[in-house]
Amino acid sequence: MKKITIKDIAAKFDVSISTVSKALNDSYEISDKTKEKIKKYAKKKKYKPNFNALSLKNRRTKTIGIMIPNMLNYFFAQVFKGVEKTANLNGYKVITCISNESYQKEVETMETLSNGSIDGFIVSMAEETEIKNDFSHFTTSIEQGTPIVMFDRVAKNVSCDKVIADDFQAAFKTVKHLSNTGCTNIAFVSTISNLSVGKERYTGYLKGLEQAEMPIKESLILNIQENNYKRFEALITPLFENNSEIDSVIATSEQAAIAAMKIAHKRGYKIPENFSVIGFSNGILSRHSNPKLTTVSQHGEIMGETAAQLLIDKLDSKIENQSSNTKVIQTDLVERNSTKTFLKLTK
Amino acid sequence: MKKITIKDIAAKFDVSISTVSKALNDSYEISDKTKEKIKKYAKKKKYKPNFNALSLKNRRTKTIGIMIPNMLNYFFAQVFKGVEKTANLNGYKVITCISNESYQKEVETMETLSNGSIDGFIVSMAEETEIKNDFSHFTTSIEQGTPIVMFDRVAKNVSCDKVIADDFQAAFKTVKHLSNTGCTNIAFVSTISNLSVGKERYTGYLKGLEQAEMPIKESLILNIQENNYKRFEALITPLFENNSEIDSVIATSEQAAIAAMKIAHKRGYKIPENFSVIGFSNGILSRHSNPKLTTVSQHGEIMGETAAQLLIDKLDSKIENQSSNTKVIQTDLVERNSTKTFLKLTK
DNA sequence: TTGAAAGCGGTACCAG
DNA sequence: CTGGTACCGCTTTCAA
Repeated sequence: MKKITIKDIAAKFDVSISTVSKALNDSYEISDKTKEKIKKYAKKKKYKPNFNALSLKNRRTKTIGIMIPNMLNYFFAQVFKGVEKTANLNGYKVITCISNESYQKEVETMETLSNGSIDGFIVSMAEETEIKNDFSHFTTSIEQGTPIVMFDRVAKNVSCDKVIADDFQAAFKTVKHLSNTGCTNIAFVSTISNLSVGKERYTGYLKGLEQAEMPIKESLILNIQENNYKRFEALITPLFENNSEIDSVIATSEQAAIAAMKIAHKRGYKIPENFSVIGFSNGILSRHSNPKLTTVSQHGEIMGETAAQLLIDKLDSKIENQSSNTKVIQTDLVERNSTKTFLKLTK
Repeated sequence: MKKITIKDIAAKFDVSISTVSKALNDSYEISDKTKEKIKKYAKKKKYKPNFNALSLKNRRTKTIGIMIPNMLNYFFAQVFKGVEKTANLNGYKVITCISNESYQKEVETMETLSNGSIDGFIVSMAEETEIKNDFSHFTTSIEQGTPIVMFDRVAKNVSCDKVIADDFQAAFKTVKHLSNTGCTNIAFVSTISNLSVGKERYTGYLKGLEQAEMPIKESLILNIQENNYKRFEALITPLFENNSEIDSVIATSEQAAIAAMKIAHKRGYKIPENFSVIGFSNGILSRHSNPKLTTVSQHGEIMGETAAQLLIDKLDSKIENQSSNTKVIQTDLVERNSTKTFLKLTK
């Protein structure tokens, strides 16, 4: 049973293709009798209007392209889930591309897809792109009429819709929580110091120290440039060796946080009794580590849903909407067992 | 700078569209001079042939649809990575859909995409589909001329290309390894007893016991029907309570394996000194658990690459190829710290 | 109530 | 070497 076209149906009933088209679209121009028999037959034969013909005609594909740095990263997988869900609810398909943190792959992929394959993009920049600071592929796309929504790793100077977490605020709150629970020597370990989100978190940390009236100690701040998680323990260990007073760590990734926990454990600290750890990105590791890790949840799935909705609203609205929205998704501190609980005094 | 069409170029140089088309495709029929100026202009204006027009004309989209149960599952994310990579290398795009283990979503999505959106499918069945045992959406797709490659969770009776792991053999080998390292009371915890891969692993386990001349003890076999990992510890605990002699666990998922480790730990066992654990699916948890988990690697990325290659080969070959291939990807036991090492005697 | 024809953006055959 | 035209599958306007 091969796929059937409108032409086949027309031949079957010896009518014109326009009659069939109208009948299937329930046009008032066609008699009920004709409509009925045509629809019935179409259903029986599982007729579906050809996607490419429709897209060509309508000049829109009802498809969005999503470009993310790495699908093995739980946060991005969550965002993807949100995007896919919202897209589907709105009748959109999703073409997925992984940049693998490569600028070139990102550029090439966007060019390939900018041939009418998709109506708009959802993008989180590759690390390389952010470092290279070259965003012309984004602006070009927008100029050519293909809208973009950026999330998480966004480019400040590109004028488009954006969805971000309140990274500054989140980091600020982690310091506050640690300070509230009695920590006084809070280390900050960043694996993403060259990304803007990393910088936001760093300044949030500094602001938190200030607020808590704690001095900034350079020796408590560590930027890891490597991506190999196997090296994390080795790289973080000096933080402990050089700071006998260290009593807590805020890490920008789960993996780094867990490495810190292991080191603390080895060095005889008790978590959370006399050592606390908070990680960013509420992923799968945090829920299974021992003790379970207190984390900052960025609500990846909601970010994805929001980004998709933003894009679809723009695509579906007839009016040319030039305004650029930035939505900030609130983060939450998910308290587990790597931090002490802070009992707020109820009035 | 809006997108440009062949027509615009033709107007610019006052030639016909066929001339432009031929020039851009480097036809021998066109003079070098004309070719050059047209190509140059096209490049300058970033001309790209419209995707939908091409697809309509060629009756192929160079797009494959991948349908997986859950992107938050590390194994599936790995497979996806392999598919995306291989697809791109071969000039294919990937439309990604998540079934969320739902039969209905799987069916609906496949129907939606079977309108010329994609040239072929790569599928791992939803759990519901496997239980329901209704595969008509797959066979229909194949009959209609849209080929399918299934991976991991495949349907035996659907005749199509398949990529699977040697689950039976893998489970068999885990028992052997545990037996070699001195374990004598090996428990088997399955979270997927109603999936065919789960059954394969179970029979592999039984065969392993037989080979090692160990009795099958019902009390050492546990099937977990829930998906909520938070309940795993509670559900697995009886295994320990009812078997004072238990000295090792083989679990069909990382999460279950880690739950087992935690229980063993709580009950005073030393891993791996007097208790061993092996998990299936070499994911991110195994590498960060404490101790690190010995696992069976299914090489998800390779499975993805293989599946994509199989599909693309079929799509790109002109000849109608009806044969069905099944590729078995060898698994590996990745020894980490939750099992003792077995020193093979070197002759 | 139905049908013819143009057009979406290309390719390719055939004519000149 | 260049141009006209049919066609891919569908929608839509206009005419009958």
